[in-house]
Amino acid sequence: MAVHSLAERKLADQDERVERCAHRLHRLAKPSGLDAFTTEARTRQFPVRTELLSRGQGITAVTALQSGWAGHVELFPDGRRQIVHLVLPGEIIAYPRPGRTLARSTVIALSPVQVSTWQIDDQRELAALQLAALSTSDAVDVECLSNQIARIGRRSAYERIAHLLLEIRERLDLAGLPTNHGFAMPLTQEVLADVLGLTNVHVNRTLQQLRAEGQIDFARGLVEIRDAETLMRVVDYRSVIPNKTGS
Amino acid sequence: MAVHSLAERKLADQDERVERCAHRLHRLAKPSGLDAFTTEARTRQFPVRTELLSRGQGITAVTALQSGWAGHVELFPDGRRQIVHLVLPGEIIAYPRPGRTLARSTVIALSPVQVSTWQIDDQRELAALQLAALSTSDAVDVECLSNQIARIGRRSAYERIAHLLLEIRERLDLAGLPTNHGFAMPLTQEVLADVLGLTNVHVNRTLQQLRAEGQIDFARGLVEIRDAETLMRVVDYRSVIPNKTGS
DNA sequence: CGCCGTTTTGATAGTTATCAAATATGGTGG
DNA sequence: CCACCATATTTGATAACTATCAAAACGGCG
Repeated sequence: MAVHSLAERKLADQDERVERCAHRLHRLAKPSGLDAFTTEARTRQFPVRTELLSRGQGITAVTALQSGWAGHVELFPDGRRQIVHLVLPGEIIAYPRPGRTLARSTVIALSPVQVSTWQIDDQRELAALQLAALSTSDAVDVECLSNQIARIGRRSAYERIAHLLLEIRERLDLAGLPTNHGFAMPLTQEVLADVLGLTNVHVNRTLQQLRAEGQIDFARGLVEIRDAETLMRVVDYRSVIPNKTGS
Repeated sequence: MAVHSLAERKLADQDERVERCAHRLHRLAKPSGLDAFTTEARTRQFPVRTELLSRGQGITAVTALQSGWAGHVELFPDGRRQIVHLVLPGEIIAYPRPGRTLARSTVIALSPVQVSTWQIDDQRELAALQLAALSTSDAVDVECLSNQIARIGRRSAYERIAHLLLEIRERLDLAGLPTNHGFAMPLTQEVLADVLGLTNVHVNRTLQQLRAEGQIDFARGLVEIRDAETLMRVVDYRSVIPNKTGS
């Protein structure tokens, strides 16, 4: 129970911080001289498993994740599913692009979430915003997708998990959330499995191995990577941040 | 030998067609009112295995693949490699983006290639171009990456191969190359394996199975999908073309 | 004809999935 | 505060899939 409330506090802490630095969108917009961008945001809450965006649905607003975790998911007719891309607090879920206003994938809440939307009607403003904040978001996304492919395609279960945790850590960092003393990860092992292309059983066993080896500390939604530098070397992790080739 | 020259002819045919419809860049630019875009292209040839772009290298020009196949590749210290993204004739290899001028990944020629570059110095022209042609290219890329993740993450070797072939077929189609009676695919089974996250041996065996079942006809660099519609249903294939939710 | 890279085959090992059940956990209402 | 529920984690036994290693067959090319 003590441990549990720690995770809770950690999560709340994260939320607060994302809140505090206004929003990632603003953080990114500012250095690009987009201070003028002040459209009012609308923020709503959704419980876990809510479909935040449906494939084929029209996208009319810039949509970002204030708190909680979400994921772009691919569903197979036979029940298999692959979480193609995780969306972390402070990251963009989707935004309208010229010529592609329909959502290409379904996004679901992997934990209770808070979603903000900005209705931007002025096309010029949207274009400016895209060039500034959103294109960076795109870049990180593409980087994450590439990472994900190399991870699933050529890494062992052990490496996949370690590598993913390192990436999550870096992305939370990027959003301004502190990760030095562990971070909250509100994903079940089953969800983790759907991200990594493994089964929940195998994720469980591999996680145990990582724990046994002292690489990570993972329980009750709290993750701590013992020696990130070393682990990064072990699984050949490269930064996902644009214009950083990653050592 | 007769069969061989057929593949050769097929490839040549493809090249000619890409050439003929000017270039994909122009094809995409035109409907967007970018006819004015007439910067001179510089085209060069490279043998197979050439590194067309190196991670960390500066990107100064819009670079596209005129003919031949290339791939974004991720190399592991221990020799493993993953081809993250295939680049087909008529597709964009890379282009300079505001704030991200360094190549995030290495691109190599998977067959002899012809590469065109457009040096675009006017920032405004580049921005317009991006909004028009390049953003579509980006959209398809992201779609392909997502496809690739679901493919590698949750599909069997059999499904992966079939699914990839269907995607390649669609992308060649998109570039204006005819695929009704098969298409040339200048990839060795080993390269295919590095795309699909499998071993060359397993690719070989699975390919044999697909042939035995009459699903595909694959030999000497020529691929023919017998009944694409059916196969698409079997492996749950969805279009990678923007604003087409794919049934 | 002989060389070299690619495809194919065989035998075997290793990793990951599957299925089923037991245990633990957090939340809830009495 | 406890019993109970639903969900999540863990364990065990076994099967399936894919990798590994080595060698043979094939095909194009000089």
